[in-house]
Amino acid sequence: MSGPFALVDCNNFYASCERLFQPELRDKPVVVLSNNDGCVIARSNEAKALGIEMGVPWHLTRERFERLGVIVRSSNYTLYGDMSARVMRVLAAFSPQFEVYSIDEAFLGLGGFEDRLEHHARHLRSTVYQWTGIPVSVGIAPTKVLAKLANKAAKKDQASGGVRALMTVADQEEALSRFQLQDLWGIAGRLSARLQAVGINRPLDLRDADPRFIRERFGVVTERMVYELRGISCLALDEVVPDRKSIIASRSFGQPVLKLDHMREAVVAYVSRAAEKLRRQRLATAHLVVFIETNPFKPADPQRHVTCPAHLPVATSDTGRLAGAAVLALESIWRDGYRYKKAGVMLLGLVPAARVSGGLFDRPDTEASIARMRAMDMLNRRFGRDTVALAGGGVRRPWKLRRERLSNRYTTCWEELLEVPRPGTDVRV
DNA sequence: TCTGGGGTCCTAGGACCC
DNA sequence: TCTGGGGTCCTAGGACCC
Repeated sequence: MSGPFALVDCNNFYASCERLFQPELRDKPVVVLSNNDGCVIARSNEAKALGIEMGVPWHLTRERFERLGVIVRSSNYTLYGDMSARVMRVLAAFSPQFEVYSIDEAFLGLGGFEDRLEHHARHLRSTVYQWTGIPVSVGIAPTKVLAKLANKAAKKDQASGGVRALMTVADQEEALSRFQLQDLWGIAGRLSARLQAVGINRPLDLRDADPRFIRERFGVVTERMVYELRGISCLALDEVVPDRKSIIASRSFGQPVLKLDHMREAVVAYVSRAAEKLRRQRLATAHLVVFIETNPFKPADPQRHVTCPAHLPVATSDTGRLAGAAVLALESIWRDGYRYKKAGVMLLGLVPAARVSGGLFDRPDTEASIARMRAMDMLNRRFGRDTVALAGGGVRRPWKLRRERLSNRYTTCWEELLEVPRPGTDVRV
């Protein structure tokens, strides 16, 4: 984990992609909306200058946007994925140490370029723009956390020309003093509130805090932040792309879903999308979770938020088999009388498909896990879903569940199930 | 009626990221 | 009427086994 590192970040990535093929959008305020045109997920500089916030719901701001002459686009993820791949190919040529961090960001290891860091970065920047049309900013520093901050500084400061290096302690302190805690990579609202409660109000306070104290109170992740801010690298470049651990397909509905039939169709569609991703990555699974949710923005409506796991006897990437299991799971948790606003399917326990086709389980715990799930299914069938079998094969009664789960989002679900027990339910196992 | 300690697995939830 | 979708890591705690 030797620095220095560069963080290359595409400017306003989705908005920049939209502009590429519609030059008339140049120099205009442009925003890109999420699925269902729900809320703003990207803004051009001109749109930012108009004070348009990230994440604002479009239906609340539509009139204002029209008044301001803001150009609005629905999102086109295929285009963004394609442009991302092009940018990454160019970046990879600028360093042998290279990590794709997100759709629009990459870390580069710049060991060996110490004598010409900024020059190299400016060359990179102009090359990416020339070959792809996407403007990028580059932050350079001895650690990843500082490189992220350097990147922010490059974007904020017009005079930087899109490149900022924080290689000296003096430069680091100058930059750190200009930002807030929440501007640091890995620190958001909750953590910064807790840090401020113990007197750590600014990035420099965190850098100078006692690492042991931080570890005790805030965990190992925040402790690493302290070292990273001091220029001691704790976060290595992840050059090997690790295997996926889960795959999600989910959507919010434009209109609430009231009927099981409609929900079934939606769930099958999600499984189909998720299974496609699964096959593309040559993976398979025997374990999935279905979830359905009501609209949390309408607290006056009855709320329900339920998940249900489903297990197959062998890992597969076959849409039909996965969909069959998912639909059974859905039916077991379905209740009429709610306005469901969101649903989805999560595939877990992913294993390499090749080994599955040979009839082998990749994970030694898979068989035991399936045996437990079978027992749980049996219990659920016999006693209704009020009885829940947990890891290790134990069985708990719902009153216990209820007592333990006050204060989290599943409370409602379980309490409702308790209030309206199914006929024949017997929880005295 | 009282009643151990250590290890492991699993689930759920919190917090964060883009 | 209308508020994204897709991920990761860490931790706490229950339950099992020996």
